[in-house]
Amino acid sequence: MPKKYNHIDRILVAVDCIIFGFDRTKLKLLLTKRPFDPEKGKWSLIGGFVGCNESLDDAAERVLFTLTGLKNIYMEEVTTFSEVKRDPVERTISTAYYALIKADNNVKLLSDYGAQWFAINDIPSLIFDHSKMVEAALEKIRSIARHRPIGFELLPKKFTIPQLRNLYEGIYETELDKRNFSRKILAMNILEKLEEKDKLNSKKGAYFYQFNKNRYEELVRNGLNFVI
Amino acid sequence: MPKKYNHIDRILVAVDCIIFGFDRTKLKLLLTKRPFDPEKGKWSLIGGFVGCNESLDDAAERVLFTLTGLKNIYMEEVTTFSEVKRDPVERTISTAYYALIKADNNVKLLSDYGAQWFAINDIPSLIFDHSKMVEAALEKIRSIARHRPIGFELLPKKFTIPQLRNLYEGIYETELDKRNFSRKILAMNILEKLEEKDKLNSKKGAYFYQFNKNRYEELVRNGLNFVI
DNA sequence: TCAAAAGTGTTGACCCTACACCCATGG
DNA sequence: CCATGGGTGTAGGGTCAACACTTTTGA
Repeated sequence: MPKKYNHIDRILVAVDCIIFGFDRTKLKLLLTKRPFDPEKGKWSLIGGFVGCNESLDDAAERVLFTLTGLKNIYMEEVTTFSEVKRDPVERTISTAYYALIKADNNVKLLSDYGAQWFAINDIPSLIFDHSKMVEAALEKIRSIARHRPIGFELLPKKFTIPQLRNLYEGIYETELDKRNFSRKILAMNILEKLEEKDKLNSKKGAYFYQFNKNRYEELVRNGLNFVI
Repeated sequence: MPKKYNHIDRILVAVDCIIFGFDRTKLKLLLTKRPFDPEKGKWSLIGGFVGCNESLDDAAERVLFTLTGLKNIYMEEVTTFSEVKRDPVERTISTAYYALIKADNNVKLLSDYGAQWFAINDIPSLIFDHSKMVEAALEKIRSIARHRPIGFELLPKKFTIPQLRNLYEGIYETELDKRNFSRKILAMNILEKLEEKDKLNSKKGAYFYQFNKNRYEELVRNGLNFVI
């Protein structure tokens, strides 16, 4: 496309990814060591610049893929950070995206970029305004997880009710009554009970369930209000 | 600041403002006629490019001020639109902001920029992806207005309960039971009843109230959950 | 005196919370 | 046989929705 808007500033545009994962009982965050100056070696979100021929969504997916090798991951925009001096090198605006990745995908992450998982209540100090981004992303998923079934994105396809409860307890850093929780979630009729049991976490074993997305969408059309 | 990130695309960055106002019973939107080609004369949100020395918030406030002459207006980011071809002239990303302005400020708007108010259920077709922006902004204020007292931003300082109810009815395009509504809002203890009555809209007259923001914030700290 | 909007209370249904015991199994 | 986590039911309180009549007053 030819340039036609004249005498107007053009600006560096970036995305940064807040990558959440869930490990048994804790919500975790994937951080990397910044590979170049300034602040080389400091903990940082993974990010990248947006090219002329990609949207922000495209760029976020590309950045996530570069670190994790994963595609088709649940990602959503959080907000854009645009303070003039947020990046000391050059004026850059950056849009934060959060990503939810399943525990059973975590395979070969830790090798590259010095990436490491941190529990959300134990996050080191981060470069630039990345701590603010993490705060904003946490606030966003906490707000959204109450009203939309995004929690399932953080679990393997087959999960147990206690696992799901642990997840929500991890997200909200609180405890939930197990009877009330399972009644509530099962009453929505969006989980399918499987024959199989998970015998890893208990001797009795807990039944596996899976999320029925089509069912959920149909129920939403009929006025279902997902609330945890 | 010196440029130090090399070989990276720099991009035009803009903001567009979705300006909401409330007129008796309807939620309205302020649109302008685009003053230059392409699409000159078509209905459009008011927008502007972001300069090197201002944040997106700064730019949005500047743009709003240019059209309305108003400052210190309630504005919030909606989301960023970044499809590669969304602006046919040159690749531009644009962050949408919504603004809530009080009816009694509307004075000298209509003179400039061919600006005109439209009821939200009667919006003409807009240039580029501006209709999507309006949709996203509406969704956002509907979602937020349930949990945060932003409605007051759209009303004069002194307002009556029936006016407030009309506002929420306008936002959600629905009808609300007046007994349940006033019980609910008054129970929160965030409104102060004034001596004065509004005699314009009825013969009996309705008492004016005003929003006590300090009170609200104190109650929130003590766990108040604002819900309409 | 009448039209038009303001204001006010009660009841039943439902939902949410709190709470404790038995079950199945591996070791 | 025992320790561990999984699974289930009920009762009481609170909240929400539905509903209709009286009041005020300007014209």
